[in-house]
Amino acid sequence: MQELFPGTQITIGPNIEDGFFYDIAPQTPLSLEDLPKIEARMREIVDSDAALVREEWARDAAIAHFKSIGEHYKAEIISDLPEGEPISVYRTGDWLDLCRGPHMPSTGKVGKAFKLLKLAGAYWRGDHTNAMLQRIYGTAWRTEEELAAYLHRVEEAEKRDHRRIGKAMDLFHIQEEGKGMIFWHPKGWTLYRTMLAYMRRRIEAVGYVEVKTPQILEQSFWEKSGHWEKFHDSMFVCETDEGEVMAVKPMNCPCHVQIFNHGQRSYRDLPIRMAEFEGLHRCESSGSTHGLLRVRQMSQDDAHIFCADAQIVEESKAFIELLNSVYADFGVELHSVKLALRPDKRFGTDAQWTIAEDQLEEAAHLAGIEVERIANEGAFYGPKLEFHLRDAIGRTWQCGTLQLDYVLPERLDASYIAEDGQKHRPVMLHRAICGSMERFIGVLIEHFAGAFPLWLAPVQVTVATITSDADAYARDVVSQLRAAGLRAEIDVRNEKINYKIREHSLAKVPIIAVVGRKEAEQRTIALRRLGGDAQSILALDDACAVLTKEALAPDEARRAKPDHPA
RNA sequence: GCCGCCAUAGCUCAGCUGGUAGAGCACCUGAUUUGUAAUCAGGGGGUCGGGGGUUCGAGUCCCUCUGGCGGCACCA
Repeated sequence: MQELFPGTQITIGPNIEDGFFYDIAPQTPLSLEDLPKIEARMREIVDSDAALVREEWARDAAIAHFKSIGEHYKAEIISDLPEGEPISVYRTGDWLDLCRGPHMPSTGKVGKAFKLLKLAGAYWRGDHTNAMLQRIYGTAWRTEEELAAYLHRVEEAEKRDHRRIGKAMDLFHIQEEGKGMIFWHPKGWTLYRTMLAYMRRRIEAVGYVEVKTPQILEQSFWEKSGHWEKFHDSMFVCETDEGEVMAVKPMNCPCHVQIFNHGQRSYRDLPIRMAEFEGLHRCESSGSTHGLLRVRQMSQDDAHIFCADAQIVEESKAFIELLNSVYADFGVELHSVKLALRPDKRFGTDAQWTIAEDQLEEAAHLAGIEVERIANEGAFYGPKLEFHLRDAIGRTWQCGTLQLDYVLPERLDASYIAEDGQKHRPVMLHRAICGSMERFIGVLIEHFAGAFPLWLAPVQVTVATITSDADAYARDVVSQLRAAGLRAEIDVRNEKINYKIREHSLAKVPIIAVVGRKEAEQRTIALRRLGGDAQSILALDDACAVLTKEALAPDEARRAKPDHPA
């Protein structure tokens, strides 16, 4: 780098999953065209098989050396190394690099199965108040074959991108005037509604109640809740002609406290599990929106559990079990669970935070879940358990969440009358399983690559005719399938059956029902399932019964079995 | 918000060093009535993301705005 682009400072360059990156500070910004030049020079260095020699330097000498050659970032790293830490410097020819090591004995050992992939910006030490460096991402493998296989994997994963599939399957779109705002098309909205219906059944079955609260409330309301102070940047604010300043709700929690506070609550009422699926708006920064996975307008499968201290662990455990069951029904696998600890910007006392963090961890343990503690990531009102899922290219996204909150009930003066006849504060558990429905659907689209299981598929059956002689019968078939509760469509276009099969297969319709003269005469249909080329011929009535049963959501299927109550 | 890249027909994309837009699919029309992953022929369709500039001339060069992509920061 420093030979090709004199004056470039180098900073850190760790290995990451499937490769590495290097953060550098060039004199003039690099562009994509520079990567091949760098790669070519890398290959020369590998060919030269130069020795990499470890040396230990004294702290002052190392700092002085790197400062003298203009490597201020390296000097800063050394200054911040703890006292007593050995300072290792690797020598390659007359080039010196600060690195903890270990290194291979010589550059030839690296091999040539590597590729520089992309340029990105990255703040020095991850702090946006620092200078922005340029980050070069690359991948490296033992053999050319492994490299090719990796590149192929990435290419395949990109085909599962929910934005690409969403367009191809006509599920949704986003347009310039509504950055981060989803226009759900009929098929996408069908999927959405199907998932909402499922979530409603699951929570109603375990004692939740559902409410609906206002979208826009006055500034004073958000001041009371604390959102105006801690969350103002992310709220959409508007003003009426009469001068009232209003903000669109970014969360339901303060609204739910209003319902809780309406009238007097008894300990006998607790826990109250209050759910809401209304839309939320968050003014996310311009660089952060991302298809369905990070939006500015969404709905959450949101609920707040108001309970007494003694109920926290039990409620938390029950929630985690529900979440596991829901994820299993959707066929997705948890990537990781994180316990996000107190952030700098927070309300509440340290004592409250400590109790809250410990309780969440205990509940996770009881539910048999390993958590990874991450500092400084909690919500301003409480710590949270974050349930992360992976997208097609391996990025992880927080979907489910469980947050323990002592702060909001206090700020908004929520109380109940306990056994002792005194007012007590309830605790709030903020919880969501899908998180944002938009995000969860995005993850699901990538997970299934658009080929949804029957119960989720926006179109479950397409009835395709072979000749126009079968049109009338095909209409009967569709009516009957629809009457049986199936999402069926008809294709009577003047096209060959091959054409129709191909098109509906590419559209990921799980079942194609082919009808020709024979079927019309015998009142049968020939079913062809996505991914197979076998067909089964069934009487129309039988087919309706079979498919209806097959299309049950997992929870409905469990309930339908007499010996297995849901 | 920051760094790099990108924006051409409904979709996917081509258009070399500036000479005034092209393919496939889709759509429409006609023919074909078809048995399990693309029937044939014809036709319509683009102020080349917006604005400004350089030039005799800009899809192509420059500036700027908007949006997208990959990261970083942020993420209740």
